Amino acid sequence: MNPVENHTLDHELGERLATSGFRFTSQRRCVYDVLLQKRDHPTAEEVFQRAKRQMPDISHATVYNCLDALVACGLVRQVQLERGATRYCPNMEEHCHYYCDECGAVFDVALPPEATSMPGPKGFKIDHYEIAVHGFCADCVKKK
Amino acid sequence: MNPVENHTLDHELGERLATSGFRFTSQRRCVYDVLLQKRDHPTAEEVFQRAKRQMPDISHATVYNCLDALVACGLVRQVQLERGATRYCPNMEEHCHYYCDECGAVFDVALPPEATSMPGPKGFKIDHYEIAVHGFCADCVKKK
DNA sequence: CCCTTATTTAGAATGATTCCAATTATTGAC
DNA sequence: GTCAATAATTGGAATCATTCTAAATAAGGG
Repeated sequence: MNPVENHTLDHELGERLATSGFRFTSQRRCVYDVLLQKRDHPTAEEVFQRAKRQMPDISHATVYNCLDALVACGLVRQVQLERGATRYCPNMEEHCHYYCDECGAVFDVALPPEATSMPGPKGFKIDHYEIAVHGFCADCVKKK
Repeated sequence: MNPVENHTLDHELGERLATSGFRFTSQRRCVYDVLLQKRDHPTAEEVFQRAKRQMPDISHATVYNCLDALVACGLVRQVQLERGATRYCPNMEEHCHYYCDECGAVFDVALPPEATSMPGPKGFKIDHYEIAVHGFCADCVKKK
């Protein structure tokens, strides 16, 4: 990533954080960078491990704090796919997750707009959809 | 519930367990009963508390074992709505969960068949869908 | 009724997340 | 730029959720 892009990203990240009442910190930039660099839906622990490579003193609690801030300001989504650790996803476009119950692989698939148009409980104010499709990926189907 | 219904349910539960290679036990019946009695998407801990009222010696590990067996034989669904404890749902019809991020209430809503018809990754074998709609329930909208 | 083997049990162990109190860093006002 | 106010970070302890373990018990087929 070149310096100009970097600077632009920092600026946008700062704005997003600020409008939700959060401060811009180097840790939050680092955590957001980690998520953008490898979009494989890492757990908080995995984010922590990767962030430590760039920022050796970052702590566990800070990673959770940063992830929560990024979720709260709409830059990152929390993804719950199985019992156990939550995963994080910086793709904010409408999409669903195909999840391989065998190997744990996750595939983002764009959502057709009509997929999210069911009538809900009366008065319910929708914030967002979380659509997970469970099954077996092509590789794991072959192996059986 | 009258004895005849009870007996029928036991029989069906036994068959379902057997066809997946599980044995019928009083603990599994108890856990399944608990889920059927109050369909509020309890966590494993809540199931444990309720099951203990009917079966004081049932253990934590057994509740997890029973829930896993019921999920494996297709009588119960696991539902992941937020960071933290997994919830359990005995409604096996195609439906999605409207989840109030404020108060934690969960509403089952039947799915129109066209909602689950998106093209997925090549070769992916779909097992089932988990659709969660996050937002605020009518009550919580009013309170603000 | 006996045998085999799955299941249950209590408690320890692990994993994921949150809490805490002290320190540090960011931001806005001057 | 300096200062004060306060949000964020830190490391570690604490808590919550789940899994593991080894011994005791119970199902189900023959």
